[in-house]
Amino acid sequence: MASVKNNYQFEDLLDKHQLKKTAPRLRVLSMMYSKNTATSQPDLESVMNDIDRVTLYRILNVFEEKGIIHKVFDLNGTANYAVCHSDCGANHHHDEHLHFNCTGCKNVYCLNELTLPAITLPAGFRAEDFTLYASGLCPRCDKKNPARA
Amino acid sequence: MASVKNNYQFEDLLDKHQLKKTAPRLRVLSMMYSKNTATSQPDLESVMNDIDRVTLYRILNVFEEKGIIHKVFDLNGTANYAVCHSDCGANHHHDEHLHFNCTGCKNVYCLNELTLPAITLPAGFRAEDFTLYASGLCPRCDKKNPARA
DNA sequence: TAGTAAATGCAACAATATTTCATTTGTAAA
DNA sequence: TTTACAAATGAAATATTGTTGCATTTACTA
Ligand SMILES: [Mn+2]
Ligand SMILES: [Mn+2]
Ligand SMILES: [Zn+2]
Ligand SMILES: [Zn+2]
Repeated sequence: MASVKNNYQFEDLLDKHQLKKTAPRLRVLSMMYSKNTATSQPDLESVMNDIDRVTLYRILNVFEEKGIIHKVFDLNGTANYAVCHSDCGANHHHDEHLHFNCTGCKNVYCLNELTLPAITLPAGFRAEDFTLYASGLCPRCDKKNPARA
Repeated sequence: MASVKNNYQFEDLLDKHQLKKTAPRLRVLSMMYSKNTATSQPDLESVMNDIDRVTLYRILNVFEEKGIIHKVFDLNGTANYAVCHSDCGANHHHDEHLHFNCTGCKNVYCLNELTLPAITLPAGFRAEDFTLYASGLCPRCDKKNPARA
């Protein structure tokens, strides 16, 4: 999980990226940094229902451009957003980690600690980025699963 | 690529899955089996523009349920559909291959020949399925790329 | 404390996907 | 071959997700 931050640190973060410190932006940062999973666009929209939908989209887009968060689609094609862990910057994302999609709680986990093994592509293909997806049960849901081995 | 098939083989395929042999279904099969890349929902819709949109969605859904095709989301979150290569059946997909998203031609390639290396998940996570995504340039687009190393 | 660029809010629109129901069609049985 | 029925399609309405244009407000600078 991204380390929990306080409001002053969020303001510094916005400063660092030359973004104005506004209430909607601080609330989005606060919500996303307080979780250890990605947040879906529908969830964001319902929690932030007093912020205009368009504003929310613009905040998410600018945060993604700046390298503060990254977007990941879950198994249903729904957009999810998560805090960037490492050295992501404007136009320089390095989010080559595993995204675990729990079929129980539907949460998307960014497993940053897991390094991807080297992949050899068929001749001719030149890859720039990799992302590994897995689906199954997260620790919490696996414990609750009655039919487990 | 899935082996090219003729119309009689498509009819047999529908028979095998207890699906009625209708013109829209045969056209979708014919289109998808003739390509070595996935087909996006917008592409399908524009090519099959005389088939009702809802019918198209229903055909794609039932083909996916039967294990004839699988759905994959590209970098933009757009749904793409590709023929299943191996032993997929109703409720039993085994499409654990690499999906290569070309940033040039935007095509999605199913690289079935590439076997995924074993992945060890953090303790507690129980994975059922894996999918690896890569983005970059496909052989065709890489050849056309002037700025290549 | 102004002045200004940035950010927000709102309305309209576009694209994707689902639900409901009437009509048509493929298939199996008579 | 004809009939009967379930399956499949078509059409309209609705829902969800995302974008564009423009007026208004706000945060920061000077
Ligand atoms: Mn992630
Ligand atoms: Mn595939
Ligand atoms: Zn879970
Ligand atoms: Zn290409």
